[in-house]
Amino acid sequence: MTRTASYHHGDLRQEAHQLALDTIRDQGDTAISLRALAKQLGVSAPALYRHFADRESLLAALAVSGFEELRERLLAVDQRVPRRALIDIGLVYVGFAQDEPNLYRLMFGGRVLPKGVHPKLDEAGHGAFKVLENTIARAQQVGYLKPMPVALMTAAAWSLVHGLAQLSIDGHLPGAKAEPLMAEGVLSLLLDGSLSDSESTSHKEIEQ
Amino acid sequence: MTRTASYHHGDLRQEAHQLALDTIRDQGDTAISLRALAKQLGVSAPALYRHFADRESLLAALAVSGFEELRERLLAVDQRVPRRALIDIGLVYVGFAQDEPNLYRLMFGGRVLPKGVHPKLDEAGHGAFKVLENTIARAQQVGYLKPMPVALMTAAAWSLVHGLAQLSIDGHLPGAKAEPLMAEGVLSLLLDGSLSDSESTSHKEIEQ
DNA sequence: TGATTAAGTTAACGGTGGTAACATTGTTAA
DNA sequence: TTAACAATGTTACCACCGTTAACTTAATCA
Repeated sequence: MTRTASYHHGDLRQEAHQLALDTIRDQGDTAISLRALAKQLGVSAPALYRHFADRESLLAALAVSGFEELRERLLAVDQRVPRRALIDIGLVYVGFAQDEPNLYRLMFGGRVLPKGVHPKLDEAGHGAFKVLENTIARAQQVGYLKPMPVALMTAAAWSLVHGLAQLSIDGHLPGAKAEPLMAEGVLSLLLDGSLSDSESTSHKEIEQ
Repeated sequence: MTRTASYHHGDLRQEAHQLALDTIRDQGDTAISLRALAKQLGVSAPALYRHFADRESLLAALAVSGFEELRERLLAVDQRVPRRALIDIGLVYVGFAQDEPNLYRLMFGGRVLPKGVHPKLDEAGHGAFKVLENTIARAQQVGYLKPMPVALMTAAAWSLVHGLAQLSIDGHLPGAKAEPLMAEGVLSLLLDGSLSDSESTSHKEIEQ
């Protein structure tokens, strides 16, 4: 902490990480330049290369931070009542994206994560994903959800919240004001279905 | 077509657009540089600025092309049977993303479309969206879907297919081989719901 | 203490988006 | 027909970027 204004910086890696995180938060990833970061940190640009292989690795590290925070938020959801747990975890997910749109875009923009390039990133992403999956598995175990492959329901749930998140932060959902309500309604649809009563009465899976 | 090798190029705007489209298709938007494009077109870089205000405007024009093709594909879906129309339009949507992952990412990466910057882009996006909305409205009119705000169901459907598309092209859906089946199953869940029979028998919307 | 290593430095390369000032061509009106 | 004008090219340049190479300083450890 006590910057001695000497040759060695002391904690460059973490300070760069933090500054980059702040920058990305309110300006997006395109605004991040290693040279600019270095200047703000009072250090030469190549110094950063001692701590990050390249620009993309830095961005990947930031994305990891994002996934970690997302995971923590998801873990904080009350799991006692299956329906509320499922709805709430969706709302928390979308809420994270709305709170940190630029970070969220970095995490899922497909710009950093061709999967396999940065193992730590894959791991962090999987960690967040796992929380969602566990919630679903639990709901199914107590008989709240239909018997079906967990992977199927997880894919559906993740797709829905991810799509909702992305469309929301890009301003593509009309009711900007009523969005929390909208989100809850959308999530409910995945649980309750959207067919009219006359179509869904009893089990009419085979209709041909 | 007959390049006269003269000072004026003749059709630079369209040729640049096409070349950029091809480039983005198999290399992604980061691979697009105005200078490189100009070189390939046998023209100086600033010449392109006669036809595109800046790099972002070019990308926006490409995204417009993407939305137009997406719209055409969606329009080709058979609308006669509500359930199949709804499922198929979802499959076509996801199929487009899988066929053109880089173009899709450009269209929805949030990189070009802060909405309002490029009106033509907003318009093209809305055009594609409208097809989905119409399909849903029609299904509801014939009594296939629950009575509810069309905007709600549209948001749900769009979120679901968009999320599915994005997760699919980023390789986040496990069963890469069984993905068409997976997609159909996921889409069905939004229609039929995911609650177990004991939870969904009759109308138990109020459970407290 | 002296050698090794970690973590900085300056200098430089090639590439980028973008602007300014100028040149050429096609078009249009006197 | 030609003179003016607008459209569409050109070269020269700017500031910035990511990145590497070669060198310097400081900390660590045998």
